[in-house]
Amino acid sequence: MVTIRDVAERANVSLGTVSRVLNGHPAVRPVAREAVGRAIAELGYVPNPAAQSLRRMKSHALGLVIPDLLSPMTVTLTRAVEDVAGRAGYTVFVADSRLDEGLEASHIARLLERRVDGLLVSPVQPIAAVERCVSKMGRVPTVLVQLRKPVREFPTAFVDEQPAVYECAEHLVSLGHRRVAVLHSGSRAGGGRFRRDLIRGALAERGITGGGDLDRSFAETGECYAAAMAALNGPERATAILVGVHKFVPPVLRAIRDANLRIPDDVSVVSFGDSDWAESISPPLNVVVVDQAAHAEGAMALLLKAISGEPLRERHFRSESIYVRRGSVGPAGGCVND
Amino acid sequence: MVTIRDVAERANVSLGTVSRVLNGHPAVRPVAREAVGRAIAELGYVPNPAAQSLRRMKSHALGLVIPDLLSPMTVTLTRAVEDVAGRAGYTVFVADSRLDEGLEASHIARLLERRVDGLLVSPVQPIAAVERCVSKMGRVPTVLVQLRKPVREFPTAFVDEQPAVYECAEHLVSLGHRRVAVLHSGSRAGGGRFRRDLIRGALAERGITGGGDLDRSFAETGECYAAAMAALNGPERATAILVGVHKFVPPVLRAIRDANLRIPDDVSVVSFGDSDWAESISPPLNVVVVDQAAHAEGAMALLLKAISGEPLRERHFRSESIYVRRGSVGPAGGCVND
DNA sequence: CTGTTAGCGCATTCAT
DNA sequence: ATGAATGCGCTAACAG
Repeated sequence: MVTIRDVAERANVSLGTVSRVLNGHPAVRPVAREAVGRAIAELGYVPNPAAQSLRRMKSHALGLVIPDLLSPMTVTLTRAVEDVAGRAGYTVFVADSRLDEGLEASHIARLLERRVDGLLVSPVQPIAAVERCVSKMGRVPTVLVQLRKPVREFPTAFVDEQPAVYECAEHLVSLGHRRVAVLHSGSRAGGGRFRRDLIRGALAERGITGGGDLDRSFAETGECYAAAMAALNGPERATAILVGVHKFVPPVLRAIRDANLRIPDDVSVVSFGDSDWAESISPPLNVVVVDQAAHAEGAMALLLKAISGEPLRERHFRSESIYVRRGSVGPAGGCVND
Repeated sequence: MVTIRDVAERANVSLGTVSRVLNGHPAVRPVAREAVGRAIAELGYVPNPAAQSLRRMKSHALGLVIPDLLSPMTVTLTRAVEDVAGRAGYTVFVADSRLDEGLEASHIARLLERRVDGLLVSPVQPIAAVERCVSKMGRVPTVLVQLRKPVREFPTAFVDEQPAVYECAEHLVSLGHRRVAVLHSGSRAGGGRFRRDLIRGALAERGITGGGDLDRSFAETGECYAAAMAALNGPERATAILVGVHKFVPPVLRAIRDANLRIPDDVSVVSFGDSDWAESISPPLNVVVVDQAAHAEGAMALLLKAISGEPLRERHFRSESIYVRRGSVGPAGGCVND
């Protein structure tokens, strides 16, 4: 292993000088700087990050805790975070909680032990629980992402879905839909009850009462399939289904297929979140989406500022989602029960 | 920050003793061991990984370089790797090359600079290029994964697709398919030409010559759509399409839709790789898949052994893929050109 | 069995 | 502008 010391000898300078050029310290004679540069190149010297971390008391690593790597939106977010972090000289540990609160907690603990300089969490647990995890070892700078609204305890990047949801509700109502099912996540990730309430509110303002049997939460694929089936059967079946978590669209499609129904003739479908699949199947799905890259950049800006110790002028970063019309929403006419 | 020294004082033992209990050294009096344990708990001591790394000259981190996080198979692999690695006391840096050779190279370089103890690479670059990257800084233990066949330069985990491909070919031929299009990745990841040749071989043994216009490679969504369109048009259009990369199934579906064709009446489809979507759309897709978790475990076993310095008795780990029949393959009768 | 000691590679302070 | 010296937190070798 070639160390800073080897470089120093090769360049006929002291160890301190090498360190200085490495860290861009101005007070170094150009001649020396150049000699060091040459020595580094010739020896193929690479700084030892463990030694740097130990000395600087900084790991130059960040932690990103996301709810589910199988969600394409999450992947987009992850990539954007890595890009921004990389440009700022950080590497990032990605931890996938798989929608499991306990796993999320243990991931946060592990990242804290690894002494990450900052944490980005898209929480599955209640905020208070996240707070407890993060505080366990003296509160590292932390930003919560993918929330639906800002919270008091942390700086956050949140997505305001109200405009998109209102537009979507308007669209459905104008096409005659009266019985709209809302299938939402049982976990906090993906909006959960908050998102359901937002949708219900938008619908209610347009005279659609609902909820009750039509609203169902679920935690995994099988439950989601059952929930969709339930909404699709019975005397007063739904004419439209809003799926609150993109990865659970497939079981909903399966339920519709198994119920011998067709999109959008018999039932309309809107997904929260998007993917190539949603855009490519027949018919392509209407979706409510947010620009995850912009979201990630906003969050990273907050985090980097927090790490640098600057007080945050704006504690929260707001994005807005949009409603994209494709081919999965049609008139409610197909339903004979109306 | 509470250090080993604080623990030592609190437990009235020396620094060395604390270190010993921490590392499970046997020669420690039970009384001392217990006192140290108590002190650790009371102080909430957590070892500093940077200091450990520096001293041990081991980072206890692994690097996993994968071609595309948007592929569900890759995510499954990633999760399995993290599980096994975690149990062995390693954390893993996941780097997504996004099917880009240059990005893969720079990721490998970054991981090497981070001084990972081992590397798992699902290569997009030619093997020789990977070899060059990895050798740049004195060859860290490296295992190549998701290959189609073992290579000389590295220990590998590979997937033998021959049995599944032969079964699939048999299925298609028995249903009267004569014009089969093979859409494969232009990059090495996902099989590329190797997979195409395997398929062509299987088909040829059953008397189906082909290739030529019917075989097309692509690097991104738009190209794949065009390739599918081309196969679907013309006087002698394909009656079956094999899609070599799962994430590129959506554009193929779009092309089929845009060509006003139906699956499986007009055209049969088989995908390499699987997902909830493939299983849930109408009709559900036939697929060729491999158990990624088992694959990952095999690869990790090789890597951990290599890291420990043991000579590898078996340098390669073999998995076998299977052909899953669902609803996307039917008789070739729908094609009037036959 | 346990205390003491010597670095691991580097950034930084203090002289010069 | 630069060399020398110090110590970050920890492990391992050595001497008791």
